[in-house]
Amino acid sequence: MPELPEVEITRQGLLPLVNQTVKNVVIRNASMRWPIPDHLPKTLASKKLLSLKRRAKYILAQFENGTLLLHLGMSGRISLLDRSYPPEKHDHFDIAFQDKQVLRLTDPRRFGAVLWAGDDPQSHVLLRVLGPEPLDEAFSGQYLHEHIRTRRAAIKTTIMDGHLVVGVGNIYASESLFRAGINPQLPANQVSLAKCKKLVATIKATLTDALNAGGSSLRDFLGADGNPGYFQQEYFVYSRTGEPCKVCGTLIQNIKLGQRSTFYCKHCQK
DNA sequence: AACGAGACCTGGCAGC
DNA sequence: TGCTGCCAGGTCTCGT
Repeated sequence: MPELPEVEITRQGLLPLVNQTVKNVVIRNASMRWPIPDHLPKTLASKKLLSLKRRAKYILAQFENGTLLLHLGMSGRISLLDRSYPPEKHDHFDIAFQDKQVLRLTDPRRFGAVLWAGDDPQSHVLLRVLGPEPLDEAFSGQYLHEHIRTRRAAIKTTIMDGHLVVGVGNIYASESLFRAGINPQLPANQVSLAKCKKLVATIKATLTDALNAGGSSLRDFLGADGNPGYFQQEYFVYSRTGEPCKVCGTLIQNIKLGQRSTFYCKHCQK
């Protein structure tokens, strides 16, 4: 599920936990992308959750004595449940709070992560190398143009590089490039400043649209059977191979770039 | 510095 | 019904 909007929606859904105190932590399967630290039950016991922030696709849960990093990988989900709700097969990690609510991490593929970052999480090795947030002013057409001058790889692959800009996943990369009228295969260093400005604007608009659509389905998303309503939203190109372009009717193409499925309209995107 | 391939996993689905 | 192969929203690591 998780691209940036899903992660942000998840974070917002967890906000009721802020200012609550941990009762206990359960690690059912520590084998995630990196092992879940086995000291967490001891470290977090009786600690208050002070804030929930986000950086890229990481959720930063700040406690009195340090910050927990949560990442959902490809298939992860975090639910807010009553403590009495029984864990299922892929429920690997719980933080139970004193008011009977549980933060529960579910992740069939276990590409996600639960990491302890201590103080100053922004300097954590995984976070300090990240590019700007896509919705920040720092991510501008000028910025993009300047930083892709030396990049010969396809523009689609390049905008998915978290060192350049974070939060542009496989769905929204294809969608943003369609909206900008840019062929995803175009070498990044051939994208003009004008096109970079256009692309930055469409990335921001695409992510903002998804956020707005997701916000309205927040309750369902975090429910026990969570399935975000907006996931059924109509995409322009993603997953529409062989279907007509919604603008010109040309059939949508599916190609591989950087081993990832890429969707585009060869008439609208030059 | 930058690139592409491989790696980590499980589940769902199409086709036989 | 069962098997096989392929696909999936992420991103780090490694060899070139």
